[in-house]
Amino acid sequence: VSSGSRQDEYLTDAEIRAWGGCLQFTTAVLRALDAALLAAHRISVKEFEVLITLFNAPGGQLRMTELAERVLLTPSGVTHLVTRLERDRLVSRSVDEADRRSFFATLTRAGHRRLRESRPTHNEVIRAHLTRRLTASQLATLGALWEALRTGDVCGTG
Amino acid sequence: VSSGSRQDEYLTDAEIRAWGGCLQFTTAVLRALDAALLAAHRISVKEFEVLITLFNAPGGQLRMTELAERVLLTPSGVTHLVTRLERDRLVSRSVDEADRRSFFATLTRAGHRRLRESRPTHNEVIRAHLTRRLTASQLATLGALWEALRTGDVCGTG
DNA sequence: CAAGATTGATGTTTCAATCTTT
DNA sequence: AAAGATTGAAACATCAATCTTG
Repeated sequence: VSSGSRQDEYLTDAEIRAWGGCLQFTTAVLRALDAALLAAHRISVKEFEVLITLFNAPGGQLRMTELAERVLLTPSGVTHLVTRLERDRLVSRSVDEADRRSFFATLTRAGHRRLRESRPTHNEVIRAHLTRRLTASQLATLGALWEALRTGDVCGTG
Repeated sequence: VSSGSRQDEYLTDAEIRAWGGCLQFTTAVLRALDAALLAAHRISVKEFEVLITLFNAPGGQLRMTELAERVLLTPSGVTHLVTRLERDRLVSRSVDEADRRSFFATLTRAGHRRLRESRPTHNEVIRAHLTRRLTASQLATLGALWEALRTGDVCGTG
């Protein structure tokens, strides 16, 4: 039971800096996004993410499961969220006639409008927290690191 | 009202890669941490964060406000969380006699034990998701980027 | 029975209002 | 009045169980 090595017990300083920084930064940005979007456009980050994800999807619509994966929610989480968005008339549901088990979430005209209005607010927060604090090269490096983490590649810092 | 420039409307690809990757990675790791800690030690990530934060504090204790800042919760959020941890006997509360408005959260003996038990699980998830997927140099670069973001410095990619 | 989605209950976090101490 | 902390209510996400279609 007590076969703990020093490596099990303690993360290295490098690991702490990498993960701790990630957690702090992400949380701070999410809070700022939420506050800004809520104050200016009565919309949460998650709601914004749904709108923009649908906007970027072909035809402005996506199956619930697909949507859930892209906005990082569980199936039931996305059901509840879409229900709220439907209540606010920003999104509508419709059956997929090809496979009646599936439902599409579709961006309404009001949803398009709300997205257009809130997008500058969203982008400004990202720029204030990320873009303006890094050089173009650093920004690219950060993006490359996420790519490396996704694929599990081990390579230069390009 | 409609003075939106292209820059306001759309993030660049580099910005999307940097922020989107950050959000996805952080969410995935938090989910994995929560699942692993809950399954093996009946403790959530947030609870783990409180325990380790107290452990790293001088005397194993911290004022509620300080704790809230470090574990990224609002004051009331930390109050509720500490209440739960106190119910589970992992943490205890005590007044700061020097300033009776303040309360200390202190790691109990059981809290120390639970932390010791769960720490390897936590570290293993971090290593699986982060350390093993990057070179030492990439890991250091990532840490340096968070540091640059904190300070607002603009400099080389270190 | 499996896949897609939903439902209701549970647990957690936040906000606004409040209480106590300085 | 301000700082530290708490309270209760509301918002949100998750889980397990369920419903429907394939």
